[in-house]
Amino acid sequence: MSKLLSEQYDPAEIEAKVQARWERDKVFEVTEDPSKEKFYCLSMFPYPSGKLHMGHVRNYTLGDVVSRFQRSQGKNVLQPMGWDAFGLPAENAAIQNKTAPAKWTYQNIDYMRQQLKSLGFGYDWSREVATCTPEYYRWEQWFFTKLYEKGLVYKKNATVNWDPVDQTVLANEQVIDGRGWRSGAKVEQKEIPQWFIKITAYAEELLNDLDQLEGWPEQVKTMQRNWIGRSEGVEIDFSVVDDAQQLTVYTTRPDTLFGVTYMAVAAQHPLAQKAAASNPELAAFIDELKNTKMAEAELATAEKRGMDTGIRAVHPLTGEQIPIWVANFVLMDYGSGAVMAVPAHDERDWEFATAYQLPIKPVIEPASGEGDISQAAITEKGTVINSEGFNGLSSAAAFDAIADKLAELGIGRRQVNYRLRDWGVSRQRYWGAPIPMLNLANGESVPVPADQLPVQLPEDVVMDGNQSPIKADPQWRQTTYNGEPAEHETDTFDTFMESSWYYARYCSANFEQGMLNPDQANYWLPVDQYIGGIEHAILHLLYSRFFHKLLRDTGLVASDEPFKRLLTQGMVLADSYFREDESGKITWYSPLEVEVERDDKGRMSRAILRSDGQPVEYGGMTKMSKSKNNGIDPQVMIDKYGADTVRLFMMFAAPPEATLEWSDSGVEGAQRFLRRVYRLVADFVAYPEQDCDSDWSKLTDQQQDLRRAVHRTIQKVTDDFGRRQHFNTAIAAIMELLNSLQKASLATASDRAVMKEALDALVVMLAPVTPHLSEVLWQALGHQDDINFAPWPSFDEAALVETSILIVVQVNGKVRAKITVPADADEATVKAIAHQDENVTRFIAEKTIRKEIYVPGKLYNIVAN
RNA sequence: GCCGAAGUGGCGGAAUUGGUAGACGCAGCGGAUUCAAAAUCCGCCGCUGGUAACAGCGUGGGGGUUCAAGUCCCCCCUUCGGCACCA
Repeated sequence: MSKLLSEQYDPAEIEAKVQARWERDKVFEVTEDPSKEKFYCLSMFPYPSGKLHMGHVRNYTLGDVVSRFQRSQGKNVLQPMGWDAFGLPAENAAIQNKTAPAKWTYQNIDYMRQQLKSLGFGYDWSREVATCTPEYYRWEQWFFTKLYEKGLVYKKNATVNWDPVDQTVLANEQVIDGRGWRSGAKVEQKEIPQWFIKITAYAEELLNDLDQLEGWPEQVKTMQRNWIGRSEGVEIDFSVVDDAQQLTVYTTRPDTLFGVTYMAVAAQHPLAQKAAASNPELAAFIDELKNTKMAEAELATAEKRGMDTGIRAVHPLTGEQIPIWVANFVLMDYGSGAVMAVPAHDERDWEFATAYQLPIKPVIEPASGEGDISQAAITEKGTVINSEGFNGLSSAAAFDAIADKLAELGIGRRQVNYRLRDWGVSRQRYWGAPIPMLNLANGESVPVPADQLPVQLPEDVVMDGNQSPIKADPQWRQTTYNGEPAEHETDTFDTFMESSWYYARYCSANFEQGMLNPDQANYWLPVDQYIGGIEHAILHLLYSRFFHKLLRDTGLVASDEPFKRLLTQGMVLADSYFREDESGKITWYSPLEVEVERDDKGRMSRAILRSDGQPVEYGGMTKMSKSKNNGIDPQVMIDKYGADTVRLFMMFAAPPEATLEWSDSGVEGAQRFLRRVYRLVADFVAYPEQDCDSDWSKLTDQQQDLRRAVHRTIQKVTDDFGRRQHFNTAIAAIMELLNSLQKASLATASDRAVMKEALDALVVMLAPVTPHLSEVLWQALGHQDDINFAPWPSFDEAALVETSILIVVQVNGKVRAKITVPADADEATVKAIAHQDENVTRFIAEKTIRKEIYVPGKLYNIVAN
C-alpha cells in the first residue's frame, strides 16, 4: 500500500530521520558470514586536519556509492572508516594554538566524524581506528621488532634537511628556496643515523605481482614499474692511482665502457673527502654543495656543477688514466655514490662534459646513422667503434662480450639493479609512533622486548617549535635493558607506516591479542575496492603492497596483494578570483563573495566583489586550497542543499578519475532533479486510481517504448555502476528516463503498471547516490523492506527487443541520410532503401560507385568519385 | 629534468570495440503561468552562410594510416599529478 508524501521535498527533515533510523538499526555493522559473498570497500582514510574538504566528500561519496551498489547485489559489505592521525600539521597547529597535538587531533576527529555521519556514509563505526592511539601503534611497533628479528631492518646514515637556526630537521615542504620556512636560514644537508626497512628485498616480487592486479589502472601500474626501475647491467671496479681502494660503479651500458672520459662521485664520497683534506678549494666547493637539496626534481633541474679531485682512476680495459670529479648530481645515498661518465652517449654526462670542457669520445655508431656528438649525446644503441677488441659488435653483443671480459678479469659482474631504495622510516619528530628500539651503552641497538610494548608517546606536552618533546625530556628516554641502563630511541616512524596496514586492522579493529585476527583478516581481505587520490599512486600504494607481503610472510594474512581493484579519483577545483595592488601583492577572494556578470552568450564578462562592487580578476579553475581562498566548505553546502544533493552533484559533474569543477549552479541543477523525482513519485502515489495491470503483452506501442526505455536504463546503469564505474553517465541515463516518465500517462492500469515498475527501479538505482531520498520514496511506493538490502533491478531482455532500427547512410564518409529499416533487414534491403534516398542519389549522381560498406545495424557507406 | 595523465560548444561533460561528434546537466535566449516575482512548465541553443530545405567547417597544433579518426601512428604545444620527510 502506497503512502502519501508531503507537498515539498525537505532534505533536512528526511536526512535527519533516515540517519537516525540507520544508527538505531545498526544497518552498516557487519560480521563475517561465510554464507554470503563478501565485499570489502575501502576509501583512503583522512588526515584529521580540522574539517572535511570537498576532496574527502568526493572520495567518500564514491566509496559509499560502490558499497551501497554492492550491498544491493546481495553481498556482505564492509565499509570502515578511521583516522590517519599522526603527522606534521598537528605539530604546527599545536605551536600556533598553544595546545597539545593529541588534544587538537582528537577534537578534529570528533568534529569530522559527525560531518561524515551527516553526509550519510554507511560506515561500520564499530571498527573505527585512530592511528595515534597506543592500541593501534603498539602492533606496528611489535611488527617492526619482528622485522628486525628477520633481518629486514637496519640502521645507516642518511641525509636530512637541517635548519641550523631552529636546530631542527625539516620536511621537504618546509624548505622553501633552500631556506627554512620559519627561520629563513639556509638549510644544510646533514647526515644522521636512521632506521631503514629493506623494501628492496621485495623489489622483484613487488614488480612481478603488478601483473596480477587486473583491477588497477594501467597508468598506476606503469608508474610503479618505473619507480621500482629494474635494470640489468654490470658492476665494474675501477682501480685508483696511488690508492688501495677501488671505485665501484654500476652501468646499464657496458657497451660504452671505452667512451668513459671521467668519473663522477658524490660530495660525501670517501675519495672526495680524502682529496678535500689537502685541497682547500675543493673543500670549500664540497661545503657549498651541502646547501643543495637532494630531492630528485631539484637535482635534475639544477645546474650541473663539479670540480676535479685531482685523483685519477684507471680504465679497466685500456689502462688509461681518467680524472675523478666531484659532481652535484651524484647522490651518496643512492648506489655506490659514484658513476662512470660517458658523455658521448649519456645526456647528463654530455651536459657536464660540455660545461667543463671534458673530452667526449664516441664509441657507438647509432643504428639510425643520425646524431651529432657536438650538439647532443647519442643515447641510441648501435654498432661499437673506437673500442679495441670489440669494434663492429652490436650494442647488445658488446654488452655481453665486455661483461664476460670484465668477469674473466675479476673486476666486473653482471647485476640486476633497482631504482627503488630502501625505506627510511626514521623521523626526528614528536607526533608519531615511537620507534621501539633501545640504544645500549655499548652503542648497540636492540628491539624493545614484546612485553614492554607499546612504547607510549606522552600526550600531555608543550610544543616549543624546536626540539621534539620526547627528545627534550631525558626522563622519557631513560630505561633499562637486562638490568643495564639503556635509552629509548627518540625518533618516530614515518606516517606511511601507519597507513600501510590500517586496511588490515579494520578486519579485527578491536582485537587485543594481536596485530590481526587471521581468521577475520582472511575472511575480508583482500580489499575488493580501494578508492583514493591519484597522488598516492606510488608511495602509499607501494608501501601498503610491501606491508601486505610482510604480513603474509609473518603468517598473518594469506593473500599476496592487499587491493584487488583500485579507483584513483581526481582533484576538486573551484573558480578563483584575485586583486593585485600597486606593490604587486595579490589578495584572493572566495568565489562565494564574488558576483559574475555574463554577456548574452553566457560568457563571463566581469566579476565583482559583493562587498564593494568593484571588479576582481579571474584566476581560473584551480585546485581548492587555502592559499587561493577558493575552498568551498562542504558543511555550508550540506546545510543549504542537503547531503543527497551534494552527493549527486559530486557524482554527476565528472567521471571519477577526472578533476571535478565545483559549480554552484550545477548543485542547484542537482537539487532541481531531486525535486522532480520527488514530485513524480508524490504525484503517482496520490493518483486516484492505483490498480496496475502487469500483463506486458497488452501494452500499446507507446507503452512498450516507455518500458523499453526503463529496461535499457537499468541495463546501462548496472553496467556503469559495476563494470565502468562511470557514475556520471549512469545519472545522465536516469535523468533521461525521468524526462520520459514525466510525459507518460497514468490513465490506464497498464500505464500505471509501467510507471510503478519504472519508479521502483529508478528509486533503487538512485539509492547508492541519494540514499536518504530513496529510502523515503521506497516506503512511499509501498515497500516494507529496507531499501539498503533491496535487490538491484534486473532488466527484461524481452522488453529490449526493437522492431525497427536507424541506419546512417554516408557518401564518401559524410552523413547524407538517416533511414529507418526493419530490425531484421538484410544488407540487400538496406542497400535498396539507401539508394532510394533523394539526398543520397543527389550526391552519387554522375559519379562511379567504387565500393559500398555495410556495418550491420549501424551504417551504410557509399564510396564514389 | 624524469615518470604518468589530460586537452571536445559559452561551461561541466557524452560518444564503452575505428562507424551519426556534442547524450545529460549548467548558463543563455524566447514563450506559458503569475498582480508581480520566485518556483514550475514548453521551445531554441557548435561555428559560418541560407527565409528554409540544406551546405561548408569543426574534437589543443602539424603530419600520416583508413571507405571512415575525438578514438590508431609520428612530431609539437599547454595544463595537471608524482619524484622517496605534506598526506
